[in-house]
Amino acid sequence: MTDDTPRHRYDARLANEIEARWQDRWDANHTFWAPNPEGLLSEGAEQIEGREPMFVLDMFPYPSGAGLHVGHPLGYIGTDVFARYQRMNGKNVLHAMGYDAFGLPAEQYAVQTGQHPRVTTEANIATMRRQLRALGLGHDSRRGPATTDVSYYRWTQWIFLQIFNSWYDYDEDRSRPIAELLPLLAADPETGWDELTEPERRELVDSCRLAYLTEAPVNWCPALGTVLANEEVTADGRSERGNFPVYRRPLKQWMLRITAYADRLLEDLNLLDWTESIKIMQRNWIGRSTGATVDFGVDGREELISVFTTRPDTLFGATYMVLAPEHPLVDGLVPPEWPGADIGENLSVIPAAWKGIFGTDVGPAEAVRKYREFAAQKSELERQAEGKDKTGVFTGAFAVNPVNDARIPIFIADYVLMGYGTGAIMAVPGHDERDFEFAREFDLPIECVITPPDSWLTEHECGTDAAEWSEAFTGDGVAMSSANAEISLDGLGVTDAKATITDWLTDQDLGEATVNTKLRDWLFSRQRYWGEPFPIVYDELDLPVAVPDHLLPVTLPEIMDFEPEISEAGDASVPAPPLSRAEGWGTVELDLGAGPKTYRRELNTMPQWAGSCWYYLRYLDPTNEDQFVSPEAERYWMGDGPGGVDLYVGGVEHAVLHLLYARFWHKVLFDLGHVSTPEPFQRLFNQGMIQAPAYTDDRGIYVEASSVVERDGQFYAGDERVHQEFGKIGKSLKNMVTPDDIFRDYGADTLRLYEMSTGPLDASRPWSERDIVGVYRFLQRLWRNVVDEDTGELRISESPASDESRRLLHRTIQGVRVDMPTMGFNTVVAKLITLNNHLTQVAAAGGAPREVVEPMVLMLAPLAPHVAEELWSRLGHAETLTYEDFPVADPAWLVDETIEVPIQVNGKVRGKVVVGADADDAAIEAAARTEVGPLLDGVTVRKVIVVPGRLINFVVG
RNA sequence: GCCCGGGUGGUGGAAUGGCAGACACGGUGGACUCAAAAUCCACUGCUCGCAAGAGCGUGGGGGUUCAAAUCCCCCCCCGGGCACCA
Repeated sequence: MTDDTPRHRYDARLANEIEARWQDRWDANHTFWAPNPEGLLSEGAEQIEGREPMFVLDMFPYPSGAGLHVGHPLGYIGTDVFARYQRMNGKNVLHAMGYDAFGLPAEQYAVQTGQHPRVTTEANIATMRRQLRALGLGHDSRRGPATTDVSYYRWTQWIFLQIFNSWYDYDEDRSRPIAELLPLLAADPETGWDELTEPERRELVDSCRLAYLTEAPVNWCPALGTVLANEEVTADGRSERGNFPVYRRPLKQWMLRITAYADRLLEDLNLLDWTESIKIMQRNWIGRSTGATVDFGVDGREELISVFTTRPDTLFGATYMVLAPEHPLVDGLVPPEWPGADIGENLSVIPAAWKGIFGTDVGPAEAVRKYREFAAQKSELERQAEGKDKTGVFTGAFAVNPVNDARIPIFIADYVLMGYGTGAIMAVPGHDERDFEFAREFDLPIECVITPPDSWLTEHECGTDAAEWSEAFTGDGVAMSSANAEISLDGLGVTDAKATITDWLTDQDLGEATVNTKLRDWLFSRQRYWGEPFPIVYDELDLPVAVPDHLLPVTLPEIMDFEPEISEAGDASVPAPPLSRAEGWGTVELDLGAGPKTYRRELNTMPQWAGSCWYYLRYLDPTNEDQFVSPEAERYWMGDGPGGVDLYVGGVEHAVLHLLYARFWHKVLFDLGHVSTPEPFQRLFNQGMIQAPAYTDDRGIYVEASSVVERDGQFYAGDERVHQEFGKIGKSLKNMVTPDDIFRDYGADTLRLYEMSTGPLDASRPWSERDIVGVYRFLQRLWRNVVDEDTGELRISESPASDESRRLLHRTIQGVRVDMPTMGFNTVVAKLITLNNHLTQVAAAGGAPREVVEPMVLMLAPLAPHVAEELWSRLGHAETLTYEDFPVADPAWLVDETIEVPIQVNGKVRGKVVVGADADDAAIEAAARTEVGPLLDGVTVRKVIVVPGRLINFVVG
């Protein structure tokens, strides 16, 4: 900056001055306080008379140590523009920002820096608050709790207790208070209630709760010292956070019964205004499939083995059965010796391969034991690496197919998972790829019971003898070879055959129609320090007891040694949670109705997702000490549609984690009457990611991006040539760009405008600092059109605008009003620049007319609020423009007097003609013929197509 | 392997059946200036051409239509999700 820069030029210095001033003024005047209609936070409620409530929400951030980078605010700016636009359209807009401050990210940062998580968390929140304030986001500052606030997590604990004290009534398809279950259990003859001891009764009740303790194989991450939910483990068996290996091991843990809600979580997606891709991801995660369970007998024994299949129509083609290695019935099945012959038409001796891969001289019990050991020791990663190679071992036992009494061998194999269905399958190798591969590996018979279409048979050069097939036929076809004395499927299509056989199985009491989901219950405990303590204690029977509401919160004890207990990969010892080290905290004397007794506290903590499951509800009534949210505030803001939040913006990475968990909690709260809508988020919008250039040297090591210079299209760090790529902004790629740098060089309004202008909000885009000057110049030109750079005086014209200016203005208003609600902010910016470019011409010729300047400033306000406020103020308005009416287009100025019509010949543009806007088809054709006359000479015009107002096309032959 | 999303100038992108490339960056030329910066003006998809103009052009190939970036079929490439879920 040199001395001769005009004093009143809109540069970074002036922008910063304006921005700080308006941010202070907004704070002082409570400009963005959104009043509740009554109760707490209802100050100013008289002003919202006649204004509709609108709730605009961002996925709240983790307060990370590094502060914000320029990628973070993309969505926050988007919601702010939307919210400000809605305020100018008369809505009472609630927009606020809290902090998701418990959990692994905050804790890992604390562990790394050796500071207490509360210290680092509070410092990080302070940094982020400062950065967000500097962006000029119009948040209601009273409504931004951190999940770590005791006054907040008190209610997280309260909601957990609501879940704990509920059960799912499958008849009514909703959750109900556990108190309503007791009389039902007592009256149910099957429970044998009268004979049960008190502890037995409690265990029965506990097993029905939505939050329950169970010992099950869980995802154990030794490097993080904690268990993880299925959703937190990546496909290759690693922790989503930190990318550490995860192992399966049995541990007693808290689970939440999200599976009870599977159907409603699936069904209610249809009510929501979400992108189809997110809905599909949730549907896939829930993984609902319909089919049947079928009970198979075991040869020579009493017990039945249930299998789940989605293809009951292929039941006649089952040639063997497979149980998961962990299946509880396996031990009872295994005979002392391998069976003799009689194991199938073609087999008189058991093939060696059936006895497993550990030698043929062992008995079945030993072969099974070795295989189970082999399967259990495989990590998730190894299972992935082995892909589809099928392994397994024969148990020595045979099942009996209920439809044809076929005696089929029972295997165990790790391609059957204990956690899905019944943990057992009937194998139909003719019509299932996996079963086909296994059958080929173990020389098991393959039969065709669904006739493939001729095209398939031709393509595979085979007939209906499945023994000669090269792969299973899994498509639709007509059933064959599927009949017994009572029932025949032959000739039926797949759908009919499924229905027929399912009905028959049901009648015979051999099976029933069944629905299965991939979704598992939510593993809800963590062996970590930085989370909400469970409001649970254990009594002398070691059974869980809820801490009563009036004793909440159960505060997290301040301890110095908060690090998780990291263990070796193979270590099977039960990890001691950090809270076990809190002196004097683990046991507590309470009077829970039976007199003072000593109780042992639950030492695990809740996962990070707990706090983020309901924060949007706390925004509505953040200071309420008696309720998590008052019913009045909840009804006012969440409304009575299917979902409450009018617009929810966040990253796609939460598609199945946060969004599924939050929907689940919301539905529980809905069932219990605490919220009024079945869904939390009506409209969901996923913003894209900003990627910044990163540079690697020849060894592939990242070099600090800020040190790289470009010369002749090549990139250099010092003298060394480096390679450019684009990736996620952050420390790991050494390409950090902070908003503070951009504020300093251009101002917050320029950053806002830049991020909104570079593409559609849902698209990822590269960060390109070079391009920022485009929108910076736009603001400078607009400023110059209104304010004299040398004197600071207004230089606008008070004369009426020209017709041309008016037409452009109203077309712009019209276009902006179309783009704003759909978050098309990039085209809004383009339209405003176009209008301003016009104003620049007009200004040079005698001043930009106030008539155009004022609406221009109002339209800019949602995007660049500080400079808009400043200009609005200089134009003579005393009040903030936050609640000014957004300009409305006058239809009279949307029609032109004349229009230019392109003339096509055979679809190619050959000329243009200007006609009156009201010209009819004949007039346009006449004018067009005159214009392109020579081109039509000597050819036959076969057809003339006139699209009114758009174009004319001559079809010649 | 299955399921989504995407592929348009040197760059970010606009146009969702009707003038491809709005707007911006970058580039070229000019004005202003002692000079530079800033600002303002003009040009800027590719090829041929002095020009007028012509041809080509939205990943590739085919189709529907008076007219296709846009709709349909096949293929290629990039990004994301799921992955032995019976």
